[in-house]
Amino acid sequence: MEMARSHELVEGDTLRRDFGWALGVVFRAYLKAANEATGTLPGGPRGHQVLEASTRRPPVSQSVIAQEIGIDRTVMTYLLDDLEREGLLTRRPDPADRRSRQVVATDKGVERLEELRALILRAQDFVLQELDEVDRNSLRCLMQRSALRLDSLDPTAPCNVIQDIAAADQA
Amino acid sequence: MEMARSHELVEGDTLRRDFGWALGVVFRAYLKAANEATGTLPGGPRGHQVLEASTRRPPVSQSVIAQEIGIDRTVMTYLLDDLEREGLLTRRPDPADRRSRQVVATDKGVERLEELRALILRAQDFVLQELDEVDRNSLRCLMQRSALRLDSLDPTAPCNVIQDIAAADQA
DNA sequence: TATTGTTATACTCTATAACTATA
DNA sequence: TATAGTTATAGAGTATAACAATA
Repeated sequence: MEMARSHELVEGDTLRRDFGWALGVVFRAYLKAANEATGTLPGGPRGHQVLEASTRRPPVSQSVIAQEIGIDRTVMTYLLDDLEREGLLTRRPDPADRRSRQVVATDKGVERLEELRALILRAQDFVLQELDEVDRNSLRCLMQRSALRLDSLDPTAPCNVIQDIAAADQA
Repeated sequence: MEMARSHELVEGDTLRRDFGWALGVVFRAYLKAANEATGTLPGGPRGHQVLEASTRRPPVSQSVIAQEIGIDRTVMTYLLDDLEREGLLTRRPDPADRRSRQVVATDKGVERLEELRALILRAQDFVLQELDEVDRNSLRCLMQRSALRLDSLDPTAPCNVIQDIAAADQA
């Protein structure tokens, strides 16, 4: 029989004061809950995000979606194959650039997405169960603002964590 | 030449309104920045979290740390081997239970941890660069409260995302 | 020459199972 | 019988490189 961990911090508990730790715990809990929520959907939570992206107007390309949800374009190929096989979306050539293919949800895909959203919201409530409605909205808003900023950065650029330290030491 | 993504949401941009999407973006950005910050440390950000845990008093066991940072105990073995080989921590038998081993940071490990913390804070600043100091503290606090709650739950239990829906539909 | 999407391959990471020693 | 830690193996997931079509 193991003792349950306390919700409270104890003196010297530096791990659980770390933001990176909290982020990891919340992220893994979301993955677990969202995996339950998405059930048999190809790609699970990742498939849900692709479906969300495939309803955007004007339509976006495979590589844009891949970059936005943080996967490689080679992985996107297989994921779209699976979702297309289920009839949830289609790939169609971009009239403006024939190398590119636009990802568009089918009617069936939109229907499935409606159902998924209700379940995904449940998963989010599970993750944020500690917070009341006001705090949940604050957290969602702050996370979204942070994410939108990060999403707009050059994905190939380094974060300059080391460089900043060196510069700060010189000053 | 590709157009940079806007920080602003557009009509129908349902993906970037999703909390799961924001969580993923922030988490991946943290991993990227923390990887830069931890440099040659075995295990990278994960190694940092083990070091944080290995300063706790009273000392904790390998399996407790593994559960807390979300990795398998079999992975923990290799990670501790690497950190111990660098002289950053030691494993010693728990006098109260000779099956268990306590993980304790060495003086060298504590020193290294001090340096790491400054760099890790830079990584966190990178991730939260969009927010001012007040909002950063709000976000950190809300995330920590959520994480402490989730950390106290039974890790083998399901999230009951589906069950809750069925119950709600009946009501 | 650079980019999109595809495919095949190689690699890394993770999960599973088996084993020892303790409880 | 159950648990902590270790080890070896298998599987899943990911990254790399090469290719065809297009810009």
